[in-house]
Amino acid sequence: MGAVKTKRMPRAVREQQMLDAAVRIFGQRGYMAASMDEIAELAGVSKPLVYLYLNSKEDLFTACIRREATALTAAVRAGVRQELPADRQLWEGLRAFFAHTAEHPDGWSVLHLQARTHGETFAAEVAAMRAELVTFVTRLVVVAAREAHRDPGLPEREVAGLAEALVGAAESLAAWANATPGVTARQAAATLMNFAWSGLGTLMSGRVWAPPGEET
Amino acid sequence: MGAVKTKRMPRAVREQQMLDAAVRIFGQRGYMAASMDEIAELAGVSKPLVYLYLNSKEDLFTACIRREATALTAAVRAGVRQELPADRQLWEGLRAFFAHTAEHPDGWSVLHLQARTHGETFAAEVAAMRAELVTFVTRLVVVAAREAHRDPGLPEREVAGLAEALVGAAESLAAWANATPGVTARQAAATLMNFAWSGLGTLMSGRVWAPPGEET
Amino acid sequence: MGAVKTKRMPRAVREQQMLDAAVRIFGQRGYMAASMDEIAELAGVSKPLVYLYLNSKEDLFTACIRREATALTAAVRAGVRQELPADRQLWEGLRAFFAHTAEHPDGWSVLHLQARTHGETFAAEVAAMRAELVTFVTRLVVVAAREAHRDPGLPEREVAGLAEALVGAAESLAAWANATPGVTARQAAATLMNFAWSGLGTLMSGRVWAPPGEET
Amino acid sequence: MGAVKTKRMPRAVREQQMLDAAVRIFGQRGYMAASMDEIAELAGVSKPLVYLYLNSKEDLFTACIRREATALTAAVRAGVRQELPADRQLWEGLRAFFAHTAEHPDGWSVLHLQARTHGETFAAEVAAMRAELVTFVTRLVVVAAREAHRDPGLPEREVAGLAEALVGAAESLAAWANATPGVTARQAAATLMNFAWSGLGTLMSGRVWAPPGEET
DNA sequence: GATGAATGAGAGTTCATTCAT
DNA sequence: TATGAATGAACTCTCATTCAT
Repeated sequence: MGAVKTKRMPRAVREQQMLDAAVRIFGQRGYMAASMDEIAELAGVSKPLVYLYLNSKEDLFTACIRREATALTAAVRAGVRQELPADRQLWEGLRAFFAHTAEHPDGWSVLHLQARTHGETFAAEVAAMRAELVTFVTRLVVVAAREAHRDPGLPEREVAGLAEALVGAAESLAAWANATPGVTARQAAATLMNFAWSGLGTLMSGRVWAPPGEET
Repeated sequence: MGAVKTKRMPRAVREQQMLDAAVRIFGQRGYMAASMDEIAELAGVSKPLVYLYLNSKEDLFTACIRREATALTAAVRAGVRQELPADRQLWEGLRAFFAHTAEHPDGWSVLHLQARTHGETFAAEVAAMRAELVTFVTRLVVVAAREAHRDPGLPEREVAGLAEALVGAAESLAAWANATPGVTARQAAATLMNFAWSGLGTLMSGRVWAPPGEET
Repeated sequence: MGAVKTKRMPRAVREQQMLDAAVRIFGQRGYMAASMDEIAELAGVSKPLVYLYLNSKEDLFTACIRREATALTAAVRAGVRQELPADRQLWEGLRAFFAHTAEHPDGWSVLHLQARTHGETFAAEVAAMRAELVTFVTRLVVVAAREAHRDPGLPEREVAGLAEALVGAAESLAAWANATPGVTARQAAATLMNFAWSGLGTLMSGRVWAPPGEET
Repeated sequence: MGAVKTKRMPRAVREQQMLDAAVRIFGQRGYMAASMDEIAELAGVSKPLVYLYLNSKEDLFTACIRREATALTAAVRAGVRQELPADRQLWEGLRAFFAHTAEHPDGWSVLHLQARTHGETFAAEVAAMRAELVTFVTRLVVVAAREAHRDPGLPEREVAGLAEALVGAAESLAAWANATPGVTARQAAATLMNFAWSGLGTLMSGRVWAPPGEET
């Protein structure tokens, strides 16, 4: 286990090795339970070198979050072809999302589980990525309405809420798919697409479920 | 800060105080970062007493999970009136769920975030609760289908996936509602209900969104 | 396990129950590893009562040592009939000694092993018992010589040394016999008697092994 | 008190310092009463370093046992010249044994007292050493018998019992010699040799002391 | 005569972090 | 560029001991 011990590598390479190791350990053990010893060993370097390059456990974790968040948003962006209709774009985005999280389960664990359980600082790092995904979905909903030559029929804030819900559902499903043997990324994407698009479609067609008026 | 230091309480009372403190600390710091010292102090007792009554950090955490899980499922069940139609039951269940988690944020943090990031044992405890909630939702779907004289036609795993999605969406919306001025938890619940019910309704009516056949 | 929980016993009886429990626990676990909790539980009383009657762990251990030491010397004394010849007296003494240590292995463990590994105070308690046994053996050797109408032919100090050796050998053998399955007390006594008496006999007949004169 | 605090020593050296300190503390206080803090301080290092090098208290104790056992058997073996007759070899072995244990009282305490009072694991470590010494003595007896053109005729278990007796006698004598003014360790050794050799000699000549047949 | 409730003090162990080279 | 040597601080857990009834 662990990288082969090769000496005198350029800094950039070494740093990536360390981040690889760190993401794996952090993703599997969590921030607190992860030990710098284990990370250094898995990276095939000595502990002082990790500190030399990445300063502290906190900085190392932050670097992991940033790298994984960037990679994830890039993957989603790369998976979408903007010339297609909105539902296809959403489908492709979801597929790219689930494919990436399935291929990088530790990275996703870092982003979705570990970073949210240890203080505001780390959570804020993830929030930026989240915001980007929400914006992407929101745009799609608006585009879909325009394609149907119709106003979405929903106030702007409701659209934002729906986008939040969708992203949250996707995040949860990704973790579930990774943890449940036999569930492929594609199946998870289909389940969500089905649910989300049907729900959105119904909503946009004007059939809104009305909450009862009583108060409690 | 902390409970008032009252001496010589009967065991049952002290245990609840300890669990209160533990849920708070575990919910905010996470399992690993929480220290028994801090929990004991917040509970207003000495550390040995915590160990005398609750055995170990692990057992204490398990006790927290169990108590909070029981409380949550009880709240949801209590919020639902079975004589109502299925959509109203789901609405009430969601409202009870949102209300309870909003009033017990630390408990919810324990169940949803902390217990899932530290070992199979804890995750299994939560899984039991989740299974109960999923059963509740599933029953509603079946009832709804019966009311519409139709078979729901959803395989078991699909239901589990939808439950994951729903919980993820709910969380997401709750956080968003808290963070966005002018959006109440009730409105967030309505948005989710809208989304979920429309989605489920469409699925049950057989109108399934078809993923394109191409491979990438 | 443990005594049946009977309430309101006279003090003397309760004390013996506590000592019984303490000897067992101390003998098996050692002084440090024994816990007052375990002792109290085995005695069938609450911990405060142990403290009320026996003051402290140290005092409790001392009481154990005293009781067991007294019982052992009494047993040896009771086993010997002074009207018999010296070799028979030694044999009977050894048999009584090995029989008692075999029947009270925990008591013997307390005296021979545990009391010697924790500070001068406890060791001193055992020393008194030891002195008594040494005196007994010494007297026998002198008597044996007188019976043979001969001066032992050994200086007084040599006799004292031999007695020390014999007692040490007996102590060691007793522990060994208790720890070795299949070795009876009688066999151990015979082995030692054989060895000791033959050795002593040879010595008294004047055939002394001469240490070489060289110095190193 | 304690070793002079020298920094940055090679690992092997530090390990020996730690073992030195550990043998001293374990020998004087016993396994349970010894604290890792005290050992570390006496060794002139911090506690974590002790754990880094020796893993745990248990491993540290085992390492002590092994080192001291090896040293003792080596000392005995080194003290014996095989070309001499058996009685001289035994004498030399005893002297080496006495000399070594007198010079390393803490080591001897670890081997003889402390290791036997705490669990099977430690006792087994000592048993190996003891077996080696017993083998040595046994060989001498066999050699002596061959020199006398006779079969020793002692069953294996009898030999083990005699070895126990011998060690117990030796200890006893050593302690007595230390406590009695005017008695040197060498004289004590001679007394023991006398006792042991005469006893063995008599036994081998077939003159066995017969225990009386009565039962009690 | 007897105990449920409670704790100060200290144990073994681990970890993020740094120094000296 | 890279590391073997080293530690302060904190953690979980246990224990002998006492108080209030």
